[in-house]
Amino acid sequence: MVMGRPRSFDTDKALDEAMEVFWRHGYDGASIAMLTKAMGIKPPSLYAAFGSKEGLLKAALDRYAQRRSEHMRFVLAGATARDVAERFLGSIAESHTDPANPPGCLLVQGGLACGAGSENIPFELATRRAQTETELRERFLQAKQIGDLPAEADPASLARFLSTVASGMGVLASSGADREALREVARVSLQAFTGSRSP
Amino acid sequence: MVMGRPRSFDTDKALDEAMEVFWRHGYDGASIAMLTKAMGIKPPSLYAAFGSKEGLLKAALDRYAQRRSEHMRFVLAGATARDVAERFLGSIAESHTDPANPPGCLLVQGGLACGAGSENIPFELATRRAQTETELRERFLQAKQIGDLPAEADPASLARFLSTVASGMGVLASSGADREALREVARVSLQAFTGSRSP
DNA sequence: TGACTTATCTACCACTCGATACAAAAGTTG
DNA sequence: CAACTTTTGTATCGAGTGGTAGATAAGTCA
Repeated sequence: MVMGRPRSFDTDKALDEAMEVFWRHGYDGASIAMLTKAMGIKPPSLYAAFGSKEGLLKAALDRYAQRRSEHMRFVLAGATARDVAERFLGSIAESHTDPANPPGCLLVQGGLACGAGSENIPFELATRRAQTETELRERFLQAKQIGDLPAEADPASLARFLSTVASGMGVLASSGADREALREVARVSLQAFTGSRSP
Repeated sequence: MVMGRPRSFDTDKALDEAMEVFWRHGYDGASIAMLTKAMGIKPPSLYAAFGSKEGLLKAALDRYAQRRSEHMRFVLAGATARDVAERFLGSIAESHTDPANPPGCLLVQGGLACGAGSENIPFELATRRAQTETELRERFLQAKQIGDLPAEADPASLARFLSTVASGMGVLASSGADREALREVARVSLQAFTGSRSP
């Protein structure tokens, strides 16, 4: 079999650049011109590799999920439900204010509302946000069965609460809030788990 | 003085339609064609009345703030800090799932990230979101002085927490969550105030 | 080397974007 | 009525949109 001319750019490297553009400008706000410039390639190369603008976003989202899955492995390894919650919100506070990335969360910044022809983008992002909530819910369900969470606790509610706070922290970070501000939000949020007031 | 030809459309009515378009599609996703069609006017009328697309958004945001100010008056009139928090999150759960409007919050949906030429839109929305947080903070400061909140409580943190949860609820609602889901998030969030676990 | 396959580049497609020039229309004021 | 002022609709502006056709370059395999 013949191989043909090899690709002259690093797909993952290009995806990282595209991810940053989507992150900073949203799906609608990211033009092909911006993306190709950041990726260091021309439009035909982009379309040959990713099919369409939407295909490029999905590839970038896959890469984003891959990154975050490492964090989530650490989060879900917390000893108790309270530990898991603390690790989760802590990692969100860190990652959403990581100077190596645009502020906030790609799954929120990417586009909650889009224009004509991009109607399925918000759904795509929502589906991926829901993934994290599911992981937390299953972890809390397990904690409840073990007895780590009281019988009256609702794993689904707790997971949705944490996921919602994480989205809110994404919005907060996108407007320039610093890491300490997000940490404070995390601290207050954790009182829903501890049942004690802040010191 | 001469009056000239009178405007043939109702400005507030047109603003309500424009608000809905911005709400549903975001600033970048809302085209002039979509806006003028929804408003029932032609581009020259839009530009004569509002100056620019950004001017139209600001006018719509003013009208949005006007609507919400009534809710906030009720919220801030709560007897205790806990009452205020409960009223706040409750009103958010209602308004963000009001079938009369697009789901979520205009100040979040409107645009967290925008394209070239719209860089100041996210800042504009963030400024208006911060307004609500300030109102809550001042109300909690007052509660602390009265002794309604303990001396160790941090009004700024509590206000930021509630504001963040509200933004998160906006994201949640935008992805199709129903009113009951938002109410549950509110219920869990309130435990940060009560210091008791959920039943 | 030369056939074959794939990637890349230049140039461009039809279309939509936000915004406007211009003239006709509709009202007030003398 | 006529003079004046502002709004309205048509028609369009230049720039930018996502996406692609066709030629050329760069590699592998015989």
